Amino acid sequence: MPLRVYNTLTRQKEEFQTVEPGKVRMYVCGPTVYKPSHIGHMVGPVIFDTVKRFLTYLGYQVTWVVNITDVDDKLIVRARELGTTVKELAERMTADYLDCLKKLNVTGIDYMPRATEHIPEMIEIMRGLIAKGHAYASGGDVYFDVTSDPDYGKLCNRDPDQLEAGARIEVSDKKRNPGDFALWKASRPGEPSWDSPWGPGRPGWHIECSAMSMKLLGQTLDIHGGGLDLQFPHHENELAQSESYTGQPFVRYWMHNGLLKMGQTKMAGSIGNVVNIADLLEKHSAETVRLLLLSTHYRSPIEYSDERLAEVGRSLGHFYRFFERYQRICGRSFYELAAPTRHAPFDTGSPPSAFLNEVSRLRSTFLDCLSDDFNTGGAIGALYELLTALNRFADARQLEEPARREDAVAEFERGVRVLRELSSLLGLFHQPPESGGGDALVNQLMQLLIDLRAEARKAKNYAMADQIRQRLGQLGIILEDRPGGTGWRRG
RNA sequence: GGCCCCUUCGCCAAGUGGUAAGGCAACUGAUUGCAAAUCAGUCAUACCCCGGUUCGAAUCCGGGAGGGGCCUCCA
Repeated sequence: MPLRVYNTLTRQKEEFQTVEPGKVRMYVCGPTVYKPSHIGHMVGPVIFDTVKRFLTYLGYQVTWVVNITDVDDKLIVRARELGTTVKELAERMTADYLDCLKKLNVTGIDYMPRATEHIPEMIEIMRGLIAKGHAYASGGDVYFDVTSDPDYGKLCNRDPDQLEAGARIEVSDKKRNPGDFALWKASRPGEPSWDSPWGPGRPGWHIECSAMSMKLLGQTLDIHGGGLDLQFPHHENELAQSESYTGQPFVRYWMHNGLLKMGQTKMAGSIGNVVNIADLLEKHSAETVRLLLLSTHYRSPIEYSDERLAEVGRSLGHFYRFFERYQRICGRSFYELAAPTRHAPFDTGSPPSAFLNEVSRLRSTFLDCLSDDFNTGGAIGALYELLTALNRFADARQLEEPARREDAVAEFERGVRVLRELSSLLGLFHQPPESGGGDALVNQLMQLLIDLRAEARKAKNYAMADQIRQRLGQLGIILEDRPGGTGWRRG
C-alpha cells in the first residue's frame, strides 16, 4: 500500500512524493526554552519520531530538524524573574527538553539548531525580502508586508482583509497593514541584541524557522510539522516569507498534530494547566506516556488524565508479561532481539503454517495502518492481536512444558521477531520497564518465600500457602504459579 | 464575526461507500488446591439528530444539536 499523508494545505490525504527520490527532509517546530517541558511538548516529537522510523523502514533517508527558540519575549521576562541571563536559562531548559526526549525514546532528531546561532542567515533573508518589496524597515523594526504576497493566507484560509476586522492584532503605527508581522524587532536597553543593517535588535518569531530549515534542508521541505495551534499565524507567516524569498514551494506536506487537553481545554503554558514531564514520570513510565500519545491518531486531540495513563499502563502489562514468557521459552531477552531496519516481505515458510499466516496477516494490517497517514491507533490494535496470537500459540503448543517440540519453538520465535519488528517502528519496548524485579537481596528473599510456599503446598497446607501469597499481595507483589515454577512481579 | 476540526459500546479508540478492529472495565468457561497469568466466549441490529444521494452510508451531500482549535504567546 503506498504511503498517504494528510496535507493541511490541501485538506486531504495525498500520495507521498518527495522532492528528491529516496530522501525526506523533515522540519518540526520545537520549543521556546523558557520553562520545563510539559507533556504537550512531547506530542509532536513522539509522533514525528514514529514518522521517521516508518519512513526509514520504507527505505527513505530521512533528515529531521527540530529548532530550539532561545531568544524571545518570554525568555527575557523569565530570565529577569529568575535573576539570570537569557542564555543560561535557555541552556538549562534545553537540557531539560533533551532529557525528556531521551526518556520518551525520541531518538531520530538529526539537527537541533538554535535561533541565536543563525542571525546572519535571518538577516540575509530579510535583506532579500526588502529588496523584492515584500518587507520594509520601520523605526528599527522590519516587517513583512502581507499585501505583497497574493497567496498570503492559503494555509489557513485566511483573508488579510478579514484580519483587519479582528481586534486582537497588535496595533502598531510602525506597520503598514494590521496583518504585517515583525521579522526583526529593535531591542530595548538591557535586552539581548544583535547588530543588523536596521540597528541593534533581535529576530521575530517566524523568521528563524525559515532561516534554519533553508540552511539545513534546502528551499523546499518534504514535511513540515508542528502543533495545530501553530498553523496560524506561525506557519502561515513562515510560508509567506519563505516563498516570497525563494520563489519556490516551501513545503510539500504540512502535518499538524492534535493538542493535548486537560479536561475540555488544551494544555498550554499560557493557560497554566500544564503537567511537567518530570512530575508525570514519577507516576507513570515513559513508555506508558509514549503509548498513550500513539494510541490516538496524531491529528486528534488527546485528553490527559491519570486514569487514562493508568489504563494504558495496564494494557502494557500484557506485553511485559509476554516478554517474560518469551524469556522462559526461548531463554533470551526480547529487548535484545534485533529489529529489521528495512521493510522486507515476510516469509511464512513452506508449507505456511496457520500460525505464521496469521502473523503475516497482522503484520500487513499493521503496516497498512501506518501507510494510511500514520494511523498508529489502528496499528496498535493489530499489535494487540499479534500478542494474543503469540500467546495462543504458546498455550496450544505447550511451549513452557519440558516435552515441547523444538520446531514449534522455532516457529514461535519467528512470530516474536515480527512483534519486535513492528513495536520498534513505534519506538516501544527498547528496554525493560523500570520497575520489573528487585535487587539481588529482594530476589533472594522472594525465592525463599516462594520455596517455603511451595513446601506448604506440597504438604497440602494451603492455609499457609495462601497466607504467604495474600500477605505478599498486601505488599504489592503478585505471585504466578506456572508450569515451570512460581514467578512474581510487582502489581 | 471569520477560518478549521470533531461527535463510533460504561470509558479510550480504529474504521472515509459494501454491512462495526483493538484496549480498559465487566461477565462466563477452560486452566488452578484456590488464585494470578494465559486462552476461549459474551459485551454497539448499530456509529449525536433529521433529511437526501445510492442497489447499499458510521463513511458522500444538506440542515440541526453539542464539543474543540485558531484569528494574541502557545507543541
